[in-house]
Amino acid sequence: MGRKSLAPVRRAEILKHFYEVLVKEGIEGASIARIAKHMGVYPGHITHYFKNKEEMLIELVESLMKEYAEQLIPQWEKIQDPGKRIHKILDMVFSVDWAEFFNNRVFFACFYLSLSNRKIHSLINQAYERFFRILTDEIENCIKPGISDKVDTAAIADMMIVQMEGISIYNIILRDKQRIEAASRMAKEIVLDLLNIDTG
Amino acid sequence: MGRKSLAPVRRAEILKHFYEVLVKEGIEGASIARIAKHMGVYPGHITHYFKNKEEMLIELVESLMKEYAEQLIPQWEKIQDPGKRIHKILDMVFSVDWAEFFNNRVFFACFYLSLSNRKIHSLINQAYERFFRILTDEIENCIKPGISDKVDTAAIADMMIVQMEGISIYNIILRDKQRIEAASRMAKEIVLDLLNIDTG
Amino acid sequence: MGRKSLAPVRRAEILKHFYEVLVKEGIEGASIARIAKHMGVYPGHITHYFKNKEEMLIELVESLMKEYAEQLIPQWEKIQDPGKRIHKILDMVFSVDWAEFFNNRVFFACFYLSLSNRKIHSLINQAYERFFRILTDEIENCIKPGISDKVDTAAIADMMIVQMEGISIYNIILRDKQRIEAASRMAKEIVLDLLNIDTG
Amino acid sequence: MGRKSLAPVRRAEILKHFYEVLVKEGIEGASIARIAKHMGVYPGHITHYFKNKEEMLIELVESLMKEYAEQLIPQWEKIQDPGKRIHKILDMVFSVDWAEFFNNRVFFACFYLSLSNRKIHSLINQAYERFFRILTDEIENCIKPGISDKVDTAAIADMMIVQMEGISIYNIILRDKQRIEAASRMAKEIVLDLLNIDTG
DNA sequence: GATGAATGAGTGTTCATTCAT
DNA sequence: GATGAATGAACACTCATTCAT
Repeated sequence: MGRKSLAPVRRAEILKHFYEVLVKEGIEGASIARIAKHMGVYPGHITHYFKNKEEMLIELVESLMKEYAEQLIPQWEKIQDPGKRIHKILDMVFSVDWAEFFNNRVFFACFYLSLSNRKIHSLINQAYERFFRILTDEIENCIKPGISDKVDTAAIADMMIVQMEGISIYNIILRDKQRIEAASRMAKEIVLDLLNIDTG
Repeated sequence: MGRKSLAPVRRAEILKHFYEVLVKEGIEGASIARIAKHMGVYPGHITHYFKNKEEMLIELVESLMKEYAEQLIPQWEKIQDPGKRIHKILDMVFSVDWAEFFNNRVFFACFYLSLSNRKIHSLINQAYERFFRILTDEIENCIKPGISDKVDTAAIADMMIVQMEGISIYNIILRDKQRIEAASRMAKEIVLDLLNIDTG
Repeated sequence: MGRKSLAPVRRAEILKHFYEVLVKEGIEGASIARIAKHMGVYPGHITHYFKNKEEMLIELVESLMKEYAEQLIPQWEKIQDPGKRIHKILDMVFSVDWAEFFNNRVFFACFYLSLSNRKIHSLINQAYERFFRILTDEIENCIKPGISDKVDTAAIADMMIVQMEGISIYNIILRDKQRIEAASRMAKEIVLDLLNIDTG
Repeated sequence: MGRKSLAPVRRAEILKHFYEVLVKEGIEGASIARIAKHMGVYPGHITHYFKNKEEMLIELVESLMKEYAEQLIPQWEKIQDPGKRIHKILDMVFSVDWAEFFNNRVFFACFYLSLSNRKIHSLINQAYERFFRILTDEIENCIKPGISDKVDTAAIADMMIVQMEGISIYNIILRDKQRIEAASRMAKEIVLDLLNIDTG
C-alpha cells in the first residue's frame, strides 16, 4: 500500500488559510504565493492540491455556503413556540450582528466574482434558494396554528431576504448603528404585519 | 496666455477607458497596461496623468457618483402632482431596470473596494446621503398637502434605500424576473403604506 | 523465490507512454508530470523506475533504435534474387513512406538531443553503423555474382544513407510529394549507376 | 516629441543574445529568464519588446534565414567563368565546413520546431525555395554556353539540396571527417555527372 | 506635453526530484 | 512494490511605476 491520502485534510487547511488571507488582504491580495507564505509552504504545495486557482476559489465558496447553512438553523431550532420562533428568526436576520455575521470582505468578494463566474453564481444562488426554503417552511409553521393566514408565503420569504440584504449593504455604506437598528426594527414590523402577527 | 492644459480632457478620456475595461474585464482585469492597450497608448501615458492607480480609481468613483446623481433627479422633476411624483419615484427605484441602471460589475467593484479604502467608502457614503436627502425632501413634499402625515420621513427614506439595495442584490442572485418584480411591487406597497397613501 | 520483479514491465510501460506523449506534444511537452498524467499515475511512479529523466530518455532512444533495426531487415530477407533484392532495398530506403516510417517528431527530438548528449549520440551512431554494415553486406552480396564489381562498397553505403537522410529532411521542408518522389527515383538511379547495375 | 524608439535596436540585441544562449544551452535552456540574465536585464525587458516567446522565436528564425541568404551568394558571385563557378558552388555546398557553416544546435532546434509550428516551417521552407531558385539559376547559367544540356535543372537542384542535407546530418551522426569528405567528393562527382560536365 | 524605455517584484503554474509511508 | 505528499526552483508573462528623452 502507498501512503495514505492527506488530500482532504490539506485541501481544508489550504482553504482555511485562503479564507484568512482573503479577510486580511482582500481578493486582490489573496494570491497563491501569499497564501503559501501565510501557510509556510511553497506555492507548488497549493497547486499540488488544487489544479488551479479557480478550482480553489470555487471550493472555498462551496465550503463557505455549506458552513453558513450549518451555523444558521441551530440558532432557533430549540424554540418550540411558533410565535416566539418567528420573532427570534426576524430578530436574527434583521440584526446588525447578523449583517456582520459573515465577513463582508469575503462575502462580497465571492458575490463580486459571481458576476463573472457561473459556477460561483450557481453556488451562491443555491445557498439563497436553500435559505428561501427554510424561511418559507418557518413561515408556514407559524401560520398553521392560526397565528396568521391568507399570506403569500413565498413572497414574504423573498421580502425578508431582500430586506436582510438591503440592511447588510446599507450598514456597510452608512456605518451608522442607530439608523441601521431603526431600519432593522422597521423591517421586522413590516414582516410581522405581512404575517398578520401582532407587533408587540 | 500659454497653451491650455489638456490634463482634464486626457484624464476624462482615461477614466472613460478605465470604465469600459472595468465593464468588460472586471476589476481584476482593469490593469493600467490593459487600459493603456484599450486606449492605444503606453502605460506611461496613464501614470503621467494619474500619479498612481489609487488616484485614478478614486477619481473614477467620484465621477461615477456624480454622474449617477445627474441622471437621477431629471427623471421625475417634470411631474408636478405630488402623488403621481412619489409613485413615479417608487416605480423607478423598485424596478428591475433600475436595479440594472448601474453596471453591476462597476458598482460592486467600487463597493467592494470601499470595504478597504476609506476614500472610496466616503465617496459612496456621500452619494447615498445625498440620495437620502433627495428622498426625504420628496417624501416631505408629498406629505405637506395632507396626503400623509405623522410619518418618520428619515426612517422611510432609509427603508426605501434598504429595499432598493436588497432588490438589486437579490436580482443578481436569483436572476428570476418574476420574483424580483413581485418583490418590487410589494416593496412599493409597503412604502406607500408607510406613507399612509392609498395603494392603487 | 520471492516475487518476480515487475520493473522491466513497468519500465517498458513508461517508455511506451513517453513515446506517445513525445509524438503528441513534442519534446518540450514530454514532461514527467505529463507522462504520468497520460499513464494515470503520479510522477513519483516514473522516478521510482527511472532514477532521472535522462536515464529514461536514453532508454527510450535505446529501445527505439533496437526496434527500428528489428523492423528493417525482415522487409527484404525473403527475397532471394540479389538483383531484385537490391532493388527492393533501394525502393524502400528512398521512398516517401520510408521517410515517414519513423515518427519525425520523435526521431528529430532524439537527433537534436544527440547534439548535446554523448550517450544519445552514441546510441544513434551505433544504430547507423549497424545499418551501414547491413547495407555494405547487401551490396557485397549483389556484387559477388558479377552483377557489379570494382565498386567502393563502403562509399556507396554511406552515399545511400546520405541520400536517404537528405530525402527525409527535404521531404519535411518541402511537403511536395511529387518533387520528393522524383528525387527518390533519381537517388535510386544514381546508386544503381554506382553499382553498375542496369537501371530498369 | 516623445522618446525615440529603440525597439529595432533592442529587438536585434535580444535576438543576438537569444542566439548565443541557444548555441550554449540548447532550446530547452533558452528560457526568457536565462536570456535576460545573459543580457544583464530583467525578464520584463524582453517581454516588453516581444509580446511572447513564440514571436521572439519566429523573428529569430526569420533573421537567421535572411542572414544565411546574405552570406551565401557573395561567396561565388565574383567568379565569372561558369565552369569554375559551378565547381566552387559544389565545393562549398558539399564541404564539411559548409555542413558546419550553420550552427547545428540552432539549425536543428529551428528545424525541430518547424515540425509543430507552421510559421517556422513556412520560413524555413521559403529559405529553401529561395536557395533552390539560386541553384537552378546557377545550373542554367553553366549550361547555356554548351557545357551541359538536356538536363532537368530543377531535379538536379533538388538533388543537390538532398545530398547537402544528407551530408550535414550524416556528418553529425558519424563524426568521421574522412568518410564525410569522401561522401562529399562523391556527391560532387554525381552532380557534375548529372550536368554532363567533366569531373576533373 | 507626451512617448516609450526600463525596472523589479509580482502573477499562476509546471518542473524534476526526493522523501515518507 | 507502490503511492502520493512535499520541495524548491524555474517557467512565461504581467504588474504598477519610474525615468529619460
